[in-house]
Amino acid sequence: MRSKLKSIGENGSLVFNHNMKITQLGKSGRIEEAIKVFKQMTNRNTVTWNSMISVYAKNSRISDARRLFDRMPLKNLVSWNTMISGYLHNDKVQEAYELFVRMPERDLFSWNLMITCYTRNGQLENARSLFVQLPDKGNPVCWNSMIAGYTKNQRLEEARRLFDAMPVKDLVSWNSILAGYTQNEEMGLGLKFFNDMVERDVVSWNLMVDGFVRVGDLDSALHFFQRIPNPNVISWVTMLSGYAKNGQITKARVLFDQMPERNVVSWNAMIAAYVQNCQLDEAIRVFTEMPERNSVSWTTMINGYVRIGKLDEARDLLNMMPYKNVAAQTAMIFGYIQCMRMDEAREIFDQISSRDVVCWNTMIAGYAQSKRMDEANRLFKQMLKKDFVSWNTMIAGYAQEGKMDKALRLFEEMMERNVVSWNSLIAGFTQNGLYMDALRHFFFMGKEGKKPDQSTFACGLSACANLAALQVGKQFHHLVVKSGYGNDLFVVNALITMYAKCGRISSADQVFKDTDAVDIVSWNSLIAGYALNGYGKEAIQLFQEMEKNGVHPDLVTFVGVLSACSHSGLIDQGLKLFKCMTEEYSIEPVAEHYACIVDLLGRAGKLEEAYQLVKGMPIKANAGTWGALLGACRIHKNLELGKFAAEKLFQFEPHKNSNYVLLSNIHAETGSWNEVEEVRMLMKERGVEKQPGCSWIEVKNQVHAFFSDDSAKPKTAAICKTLMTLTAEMRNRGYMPDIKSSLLDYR
DNA sequence: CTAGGGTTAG
Repeated sequence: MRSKLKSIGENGSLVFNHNMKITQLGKSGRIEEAIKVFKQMTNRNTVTWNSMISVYAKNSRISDARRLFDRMPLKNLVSWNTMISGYLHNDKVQEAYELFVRMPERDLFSWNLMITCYTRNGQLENARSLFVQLPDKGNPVCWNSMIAGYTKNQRLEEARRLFDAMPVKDLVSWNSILAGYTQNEEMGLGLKFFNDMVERDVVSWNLMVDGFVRVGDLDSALHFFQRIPNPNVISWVTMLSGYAKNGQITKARVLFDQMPERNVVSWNAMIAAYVQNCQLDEAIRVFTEMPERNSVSWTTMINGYVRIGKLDEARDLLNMMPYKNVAAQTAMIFGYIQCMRMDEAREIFDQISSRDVVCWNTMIAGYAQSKRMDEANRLFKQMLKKDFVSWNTMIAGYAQEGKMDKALRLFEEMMERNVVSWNSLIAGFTQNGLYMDALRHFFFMGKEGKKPDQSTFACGLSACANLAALQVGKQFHHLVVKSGYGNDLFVVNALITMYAKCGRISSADQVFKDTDAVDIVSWNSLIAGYALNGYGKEAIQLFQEMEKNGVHPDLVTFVGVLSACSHSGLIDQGLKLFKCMTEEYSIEPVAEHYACIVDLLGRAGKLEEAYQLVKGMPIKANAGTWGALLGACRIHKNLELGKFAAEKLFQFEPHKNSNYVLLSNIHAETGSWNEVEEVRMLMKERGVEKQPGCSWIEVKNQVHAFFSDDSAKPKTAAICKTLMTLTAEMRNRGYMPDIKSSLLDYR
C-alpha cells in the first residue's frame, strides 16, 4: 500500500515535471522539443493536454492546437478557456466565439478572454455588449480589459467613463488609464493623473518613463527613471531604448552595463540600439556574447543587415536561425524588395506557412513599388484579414500608377478609413493633376470627422498652388496654424510654394522668414518662387544669401536659379551659374538644367549654340529640353530647327496638344499654310485630342472649375451669359483680346 | 494549463 502510494506520487510529480517542461519549451519557441516530450509521455493528465494546446497556440500553430483539443479524452473548464485563449492569440474572433457559446460552463476567465478577443481586434461594440451581459460586475478584470480596449483605440473619454463607474478599482485599473494618457502622448494629463494616484507600482513608473521617451523628453524620462523605488528590467530597458531611439548610443550602453540583472529582452534592446545606429559590428558582438537568443534577437540582427543593404549577411543569419518565424522572414522579404529583387522576395513569401498581416502587407507594398499592381491586387484579394495598411498600400499603389478610379473605388469600399487612407487618396489626386478632386476630398475628410495631419495639409496646399487658388490657400494657412503644424517643414515648404504660385511672393517670403529652422527645400521653394514671378535678380540674391548661411545648394536649387535667369533674360548670369554649378559644386546637370540653358541661349538668339548643347548632352534630352528649343525656334522663326525639335518632342509627348499648336504656330507665322494643314492631319492621324480648355475662379472661398466643353454643368449657361456681358464691358473700356493665336487654335 | 496594465523585432 505504502509503495503504491509512493509510486503514484512519483508518477504524479513526473507528470507535473513534464507538464512544466512542455510549457517552458513552448515559451522559448522550441516547439518541436515540446511535441517530443508530449509524445513520449505515457500517462498524460488534463493539464498535459491543456499545456500542449497552449504551446501550439502561442507558436501560431492554432490548427494543431484545435486538433488536440478535439482529440483530448477529458476536457475541463480550463481546456475550453485555453482553446479560446489560443484563438485570442491568433486573432480568430469567430472561432473563439463559437467555442464561447458552446462551452458547458463559463467562469470569469472565459468572459474576459472573449471580451479581450473583441477589443484586440478593434470590435469594441461587440466587447461592450458582452461586458453588459457579464454576470459578475464586482471583479475589476473585465472592466480593465474594456478600459484598455478603449485606450488602445484612442477612445480615452469612454475609457475614463468606465473607470469612473467602476465599483471596485485596483491598481491595474489606474495603470490602464495612465497608459491611455502616456501611450497617446498626453503627458500633461498623464502627469496629473500619476500625481493623483494614491498607490503606484513599478508599472505606473515605467509608463511615465515610456511616455516621456515617446514625446522625446529624455530629461524627464531619466528624472522619473531615477526616482523609481524598485526599478525592474522593464524600467531599465525602457530607458535604454529611449536613448537608442534618440541616437544616444553611448548613454544606452552605459545603462546596459549598469543593469543589475539582464534577461533576453535587455540583450535584444542593446542589439536594437546598435542596429538603429547602424553599428552592425557592435550589434553582432552583443548577439554573439548573449547567453541565449530568441526569435527577436535573430529578427533584429537580420533587419539590421537589411537596413544597411547587406542582404547576403541577412540571408546567412536567416538560414542559420533555428526556429524561423514570420517576422524574420518578413524582414528578409523587405530587404529583397528594397533591392528590387522581387523574385527572391516572393520565393520566401511562398515558403511561409503562417503569414501574418505584416508579411502580406510587405509583399503587397513590394509589388506596388515595382508598379506591378495586378500582382499586388491578386495577393490583396487572397488576404483574409486586412488592416489599414493593406488598404492604404493598395490605394497609394493605384494612385502611383495614375489609376485614380481604382484607388477611389477601393477607398470607398473601406469600412473605416484612417488619416493615411485620406492622405493616400488626396496625394494621389494631387500627383495626377486632379487638384479639384484633391480639394473636394480634403473637405469631405473634415465632414467625416477626421483631422488632417501635416501630410494632408501639404497635399492640399500643393493642390491650391497648382490651381492658383489663393483664397482657399489662405484658409489652409489659417487651419495649419490652428492645428499646430506651423513649424512642420513639409507644410511650411508647401505654403511657400502655394503663395509663390498664386503670385504672392511677399507672403511666401513672410512664411519663410517666420519659420524657426528652414531646410534646403524651403530655400529651393522660395528661390523657385521668385523665379516663377519674374524676380530673377532677387532669386540670385537669395541664392547668395543661402550660401552665406552655410546651406549647400543642390541640383534643385540650380533648376530654380537658372530658370530665374531664363525668365528674366539674365543670360550671362545664367551661363556663369551653370558653369559654377558643374565646376565648383560638381553637380552633374540634369535635363531640367539643360532646358534652362537652351531657353537662355534661345532668348539670346544663339539658336545654333543651343542646338549644339542639346546634341552634346551626356544624358538623354527630355521633353523639357526639346520644348525649350522649339520655343526658341518660334521666337526666331527658325523653321528647319523647329521642325526637327518638334519631331523629337513628339516622340516624348505624342499626344500633347500644345506641342502641335506650337509647331503649327511657327508655320503659320512664317506663312507656310500648307504645313499648318499638314500638322493638323498629323494630329488627326495620331488621335491627338484637343484638351478641354479649363479655367477656374474662386467665389466665396470655393473653387469653381469650368471646362470649355462643360455645357452639362448646371448654371453654365448663366455663367456664359455673365461672361459675355463682362467681355462686352471690357471691350467698351478699350480692352482688345489677343486672338491671333486663338484663330490658329482649331477645334 | 486559461484573463486585465509596462520592455525588445515587424
